[in-house]
Amino acid sequence: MQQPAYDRRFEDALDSAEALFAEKGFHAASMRDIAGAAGVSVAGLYYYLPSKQTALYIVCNRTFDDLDAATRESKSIKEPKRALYTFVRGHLRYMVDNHSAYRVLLRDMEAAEGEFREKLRARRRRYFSTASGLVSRVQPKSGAVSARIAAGALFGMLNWAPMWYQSKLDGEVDDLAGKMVALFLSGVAS
Amino acid sequence: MQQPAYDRRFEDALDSAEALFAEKGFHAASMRDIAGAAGVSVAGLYYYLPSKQTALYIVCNRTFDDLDAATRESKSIKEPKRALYTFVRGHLRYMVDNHSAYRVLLRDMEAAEGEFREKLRARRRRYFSTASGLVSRVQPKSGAVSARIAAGALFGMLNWAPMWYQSKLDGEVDDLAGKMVALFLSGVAS
DNA sequence: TTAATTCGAGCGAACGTTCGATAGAACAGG
DNA sequence: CCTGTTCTATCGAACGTTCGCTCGAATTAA
Repeated sequence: MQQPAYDRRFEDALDSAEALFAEKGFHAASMRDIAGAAGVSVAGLYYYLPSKQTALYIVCNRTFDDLDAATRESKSIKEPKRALYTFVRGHLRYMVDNHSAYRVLLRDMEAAEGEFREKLRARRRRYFSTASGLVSRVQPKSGAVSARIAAGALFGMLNWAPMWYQSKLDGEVDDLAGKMVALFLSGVAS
Repeated sequence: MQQPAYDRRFEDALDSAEALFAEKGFHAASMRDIAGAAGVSVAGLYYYLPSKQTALYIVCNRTFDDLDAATRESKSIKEPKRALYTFVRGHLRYMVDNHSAYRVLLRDMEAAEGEFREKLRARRRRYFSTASGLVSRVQPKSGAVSARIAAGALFGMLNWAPMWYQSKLDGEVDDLAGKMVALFLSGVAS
C-alpha cells in the first residue's frame, strides 16, 4: 500500500499549483514554476498531473468540495435568518482561511476549457442556487428588491471581502458574518 | 496636421487591446491577437503601442478617467443620500455600458508591473476613498457596522453586478442603483 | 526481476519584441 | 511643374526566450 506516499505528493503538487495560480494567475504561472515549488522536475510533475488544465480543474473542484463542506451546516437549520447567517459565516470563514484557493476560483476558473469549464460552471451555479434559496427565505414577499437582485447583492458583499478584510481592523470573521447579514437584512441606517 | 488620423488609429489599437484583455485575460491575449483585431501587422501595432505593459496601463488609466467622469456629478450634491445614489448610478451605468473596460480593471489590473502597477493602485485607492467618503456621510455615527465594512460591502455589491445583471431580468440600471442604495440603507426586510 | 517513480534533455509552437526595407505623403529648391 | 529628399506609416521576417508537454533512460522500492 504505497498510496499514502503517492497521495501526499499528489496533494503537494495541487497545493503548489493552487498557490502559484493564486499568486500569478493561471496563464502567467508556468508548469516549471509549479514543479519548482513542489520540489520535483517538470517531467516528475507530469507523473502526477497530466496537464495544466487538469491541474486547474482539480484545484477548483477541490475548492468547491471544501466550500460545500464549510457551508453544509446551514442546510439543516430551519429558522431562515439563522440558516442564512450560518451559510454566510461558513463562506466567509473559508474565504479568509483559504485565500489562495478562493482567489483561483474567482479569477482563474474561467481559464478552464471545454468540459472542465462547463463542469465548473455547473458547480458554481449549484452553489449560487443554494445561497439564493437561503436568501429568498428571509425575504418578505412584497419586497422592493427581487430575489435575484438581493442574492446578487449578498454574493457581491461576500466575494469582495477578500479584497479588504483584515482581522486586525475588521474583527473576527464570525462577527463580520453577523454584521453582513444584519446589513443585508436591515441596512446601515437601521 | 495628421494627428487626427494618428489618434484614431491609436484609439483603435487601445480598443482592440481592451476587448481582447477582457475576453481572454491579459496574459492569454497576445500582441498578435490585438494586431489582428486592430487590422494591422504586429510591427505596425508597435508603432502605436511601445509594449504590452504600456497598453494595459493606458487601457486601465483611460477606464479610471471615464469612471471619474461618470461619477463626477455626485461630488456637487450636498444631500448625502442623493449624493450616494448619484455615485452608485454613475458607477453602475459605466460598468454596464463598458463591460470590457471594467472587466480589465477588475481582473487584469494586477498584471501591471513596476511603476504601472503602483500608479494604477494609487488611482484605485483614490477612487475607493471617494466612495468611502460618500458612504460615511449617510451612516449614523452609532451604527453597528464600521464605515470600513460598510464601504467594502457596498463596493462588493456594485462590482459583482456585472456577473449577474441583465437589463431584461433586472430592470434599468438607474432602478438598480436605487434598489441597491435602498438595500444598503435599509436592507431587504425593510 | 518487476513495477513505481523520477529526471535531463529536448520537441514544436507561441510568446513579446525588433530590424531593415518599402511605399506614399510632404516639402524643398530650381 | 518637376525632382530629389525627408518623414510618416506600415510590414515581412526573424530574434531569443519561454511555453506546455513528452520521451527514453536511470533510479528506487518490492
